[in-house]
Amino acid sequence: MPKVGIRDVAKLAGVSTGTVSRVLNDHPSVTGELRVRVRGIIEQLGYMPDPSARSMRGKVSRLIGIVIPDLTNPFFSELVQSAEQAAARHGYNIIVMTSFDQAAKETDRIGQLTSRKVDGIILVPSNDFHTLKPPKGLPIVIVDRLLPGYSGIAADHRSGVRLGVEHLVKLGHRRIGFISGPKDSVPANDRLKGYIDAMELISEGKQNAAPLIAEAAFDYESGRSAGNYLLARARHERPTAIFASSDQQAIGCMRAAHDLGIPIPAALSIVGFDGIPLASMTIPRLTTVKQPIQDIAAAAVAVLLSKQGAPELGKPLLLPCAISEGETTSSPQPD
Amino acid sequence: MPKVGIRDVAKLAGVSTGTVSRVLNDHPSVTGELRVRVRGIIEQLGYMPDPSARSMRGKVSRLIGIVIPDLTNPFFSELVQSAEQAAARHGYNIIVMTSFDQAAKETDRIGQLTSRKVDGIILVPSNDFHTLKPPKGLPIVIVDRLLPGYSGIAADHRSGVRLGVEHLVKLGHRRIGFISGPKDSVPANDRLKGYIDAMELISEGKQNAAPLIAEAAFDYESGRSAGNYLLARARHERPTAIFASSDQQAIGCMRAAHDLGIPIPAALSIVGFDGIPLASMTIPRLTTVKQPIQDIAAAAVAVLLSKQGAPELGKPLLLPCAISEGETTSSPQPD
DNA sequence: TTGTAGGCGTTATCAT
DNA sequence: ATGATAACGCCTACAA
Repeated sequence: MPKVGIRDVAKLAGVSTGTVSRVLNDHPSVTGELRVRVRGIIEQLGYMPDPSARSMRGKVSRLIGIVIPDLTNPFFSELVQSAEQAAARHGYNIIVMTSFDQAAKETDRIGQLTSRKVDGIILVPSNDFHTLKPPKGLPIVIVDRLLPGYSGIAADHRSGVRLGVEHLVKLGHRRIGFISGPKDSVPANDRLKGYIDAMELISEGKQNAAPLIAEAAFDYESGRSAGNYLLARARHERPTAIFASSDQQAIGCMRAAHDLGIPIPAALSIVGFDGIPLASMTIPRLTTVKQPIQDIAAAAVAVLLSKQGAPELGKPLLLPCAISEGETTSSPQPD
Repeated sequence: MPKVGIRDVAKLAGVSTGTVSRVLNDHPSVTGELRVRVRGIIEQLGYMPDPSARSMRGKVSRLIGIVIPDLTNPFFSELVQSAEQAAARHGYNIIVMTSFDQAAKETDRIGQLTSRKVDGIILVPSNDFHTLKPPKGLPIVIVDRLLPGYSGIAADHRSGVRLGVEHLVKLGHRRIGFISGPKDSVPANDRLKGYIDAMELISEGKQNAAPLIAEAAFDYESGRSAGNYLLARARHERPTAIFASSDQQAIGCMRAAHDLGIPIPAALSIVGFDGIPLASMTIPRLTTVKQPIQDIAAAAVAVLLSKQGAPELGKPLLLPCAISEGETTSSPQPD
């Protein structure tokens, strides 16, 4: 069974290969009737254009490259999965590559993708120090870890956190603790700003709302010790609610509270950030601020395919987070 | 800056494009000195062969497709990541696709990969009922969820579980409970067999070793109720150790024990299965049987690139699991 | 609107 | 051992 090519379609349809090609590419100048007939033949023969030949002749490969630091990170794997879906909707496929947070690998990967003639690259830059050398003429969009000088798309961490803290405020909380991320991390600082924003809003209302901040890494264990720190004080000074900068921190903090005999949410409300799958598996289920990963991925793909204008250089596209209500939040007990 | 092609290299080196091509492909019939010189020019010009042109002319695309049910499953994302690394070592790249456990999507994805001229496909079949239509002439290797009639590679669940149970036996445990997976799952049954294997070994030693089995889904919550079921009996009848068929079950079971006031590992040892990252984040860290994901991925890639013979049809390649010792196991307390 | 033909960058075949 | 050249499958001027 010799592979069916564009010529076979043309022959069977009694037209030229050019016409078939034009039908394939939705070129406007093909008669309606003819177009339908050719489509029929294509279907009937099960013809599929050869992507290699296409990308050699034309400019497009219908391939998008995505380079991330670590696929085992749930955030990134969901990002890749969402990108794959979004790309598939446009007839594109995805090549994934992992940089393991090494700038050298990252550069190499980008080179490979360039020579593969991908139509665009979605990049989550490594944390390594590096100067990103932009492949000329190849659209690239930076995601999550924004870089100055590039089109960027990310969650709006700052207002996301504000959203979460305000949720606690609405429930009646005033002494709200905050577990921050590492202070050299850009997203961590954005999240901190969101907390401060929200707390300032309360203080203007003349309520007692001194910030109560513990700095920590994003992981579980750090969240646990930060939680211990925030909760190790007399009951009427202790926060009635804690906002954690990551779900892992939040879960660690739940553990700390549990070990201290503080019931959740009766005596302590907790809100996390990220919306990882694990958040809905804790007992009780964690209330968290969910990052719009699917939206981020879809926007990135849309930008690359020019379905959507790229964000301006200095002004990244920030997508809104949303609260996912679990069972770790309630109104505070009276003092 | 017009892109540098094979012709530019040839011109500068004063040879024909044919010769350059032969150098690129390590064709034996090129003089040593010439080969070196051409290599130099290639380096100097930063020439990179165009993969599209290559795959159009030749038979290979240096592309491998991988189709999995769900990338947010940690097992699969690690699998993909490992495959990417293994492929990169051979100069190959990976196209990922998600089937969402739908046979129709799976078929479609395989079709796309075929027309992309990938050199091989790694497939974790969907659980949907389906007849896999093998793309003729395109190497395909089934991973994890073995399918009759195809070359398959997976972890050796059965002896992996036996390993874990025997570990408990060596510590002195005899009343060892088992949380099984869903009974219509092939891997679940393999794991159950491993448990029975190990328990039969003990009974021959004339010890009390009646099997103590709870059936459950693979998830956290199911593990918790299965744990409750196994532990809801008088102390001298209660198992001193429990082997869970998944880490998620194991973690659920830890929770159940904790809620019942049974200290781990003092009064109860627990062993999980899978080796997901979360396993090392629990308190205490979970002892688990780790699947050799990297080995599986590497073997799959090697088979596709014919670096390694494909496993025979009826006889899948089973790779050994290994114990990852955490802090949830110890010798049992005297009754 | 449709057909014709050249060429994309590479590899393989056939000469030399 | 090396050089010249056709062919891979498709798209797109250009011609009709």
